[in-house]
Amino acid sequence: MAQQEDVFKKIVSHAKEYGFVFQSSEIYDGLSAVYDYGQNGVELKNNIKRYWWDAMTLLHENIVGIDSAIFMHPTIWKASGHVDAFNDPLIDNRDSKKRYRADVLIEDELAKIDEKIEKEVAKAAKKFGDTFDADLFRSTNPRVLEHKAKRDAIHERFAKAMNDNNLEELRQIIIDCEIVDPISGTKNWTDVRQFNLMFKTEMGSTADGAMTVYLRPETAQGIFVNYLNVQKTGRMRIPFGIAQIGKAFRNEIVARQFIFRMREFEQMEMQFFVRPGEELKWFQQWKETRLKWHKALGLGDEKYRYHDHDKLAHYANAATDIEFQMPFGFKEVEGIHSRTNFDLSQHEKYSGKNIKYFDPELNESYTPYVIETSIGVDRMFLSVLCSSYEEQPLANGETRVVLHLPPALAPVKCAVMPLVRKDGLPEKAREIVNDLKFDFSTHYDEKDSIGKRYRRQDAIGTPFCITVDHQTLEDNTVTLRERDSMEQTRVSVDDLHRLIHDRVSLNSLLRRLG
RNA sequence: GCGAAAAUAGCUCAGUUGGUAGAGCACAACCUUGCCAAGGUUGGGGUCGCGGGUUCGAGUCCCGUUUUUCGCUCCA
Repeated sequence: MAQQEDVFKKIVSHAKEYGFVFQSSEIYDGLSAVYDYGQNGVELKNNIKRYWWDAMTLLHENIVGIDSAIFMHPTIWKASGHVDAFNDPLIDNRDSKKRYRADVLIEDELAKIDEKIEKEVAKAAKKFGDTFDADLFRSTNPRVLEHKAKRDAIHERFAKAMNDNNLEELRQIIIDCEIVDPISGTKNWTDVRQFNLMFKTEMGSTADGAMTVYLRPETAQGIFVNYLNVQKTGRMRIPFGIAQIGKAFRNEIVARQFIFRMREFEQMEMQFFVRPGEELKWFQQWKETRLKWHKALGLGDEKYRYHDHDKLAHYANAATDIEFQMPFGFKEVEGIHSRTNFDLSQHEKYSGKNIKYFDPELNESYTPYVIETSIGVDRMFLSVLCSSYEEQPLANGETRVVLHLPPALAPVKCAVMPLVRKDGLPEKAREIVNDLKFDFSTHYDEKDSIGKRYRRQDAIGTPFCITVDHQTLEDNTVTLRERDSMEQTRVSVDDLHRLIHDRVSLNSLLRRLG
């Protein structure tokens, strides 16, 4: 494990050194858990997005894309449950270093008092036998009444504090109730703090007319609120899907592990609308389809596994993650959720609009069920980077650092280099670049020895290097060097386009998906 | 957010009890160079993360702060 983390450190350094990922605002000491993509990173990321987008929209005639705004009506987040679920009052115990939800601690305490009351009742029932009147006992027994009074008093304070969002009062209740940490057994509590996981800003330039809006914590809702627009204008019939790629924002309490968990991140989501009752069949199908998409990249089938959820979110009736083996363990890259009709029903309720789908085959209206596939672009990027990175020992005793990126995803497809910088070789190499550049991202490099130039391309994962030598001037052939095997073949300049295209095009990848 | 550790050139790091900021690689120019990180000459690049303090003097000691890593914690 320690060795694995060592490798991860090297990958992070490599990502910076070769222009893949930089920390945000680095010259101002950086901004926590925010990263920028560099000149090579943006190309790799764009290629990943293109692979996903084409796999969704080109290969499925019943899936179309949209691009919804990051700002949305704030009520959307009420309807989705994010306003409530993303606002927890938390408190830490200084001795055990554990964190708890303050409201849960108090609720547990209330439950404990209820238990005490029930114990009294049970004890009395045993004592008095058949003649025992539980209700009478509850309303008259002094010990029970004492418990009840205490319980009601706490409950009243608690309800008021929650309603007023009074964090000091919540802490005071915890202290007054003498609630102890179940692990350390102490009452050494910090202040109660509110953790708001949604970023807020204001829309409207005058203070009094401003409306609080949120930066979306997920892209899915932009699809749900538009599903009927797309269905009607695109004449879509269920089952159909809507795909979207876009930024989402979460004010994570702890954001770590490089680009694995960031505060600003990018999602690729597809919401698939199906008939009620057919959702689990489609869930199963998308589970398989999505894994196939991952495996087609050739990063290694053994690096993937499903992780089925036992504990489901409030909206889901089935959920699984596709996990990828990162240097720091198997981690979620994609989530596939059967979201039922929860979101659409909520939007119907909160908006007051009828957003039911009319099914012409069944001749009836219903709220569709939804299967969601949601993949983190940045996590996908990280999984590709980590599994491609290799420090490869060579026959001559040296080591080369090479990124075995899937050729279709590589930021640079080929590099053209004159063997020496004289005798007209640079000019000939430029000619070749000027032909290839219209179809492939092509580098030209004449600096340093040829070996060093190969290494530079290996480090950013360029699949092909084309070397121009004196023979090129005579018979118009070059050497084509392949990244992974380092093998060179002599080919005609006229064949370059075809040879490279066969290996680096997205098309070749998509065809594996059928 | 708590605890621990770290931060010196683009990268990897050295820097002695506190006494003039260094190396290798990388980068730029020129020369040399026929296929896997070759050699030579020259050059650019650092207020040692940031802000205070102690001191005649701080990269080094103290305090605060920011960022990163690890462990907890959280994770729709």
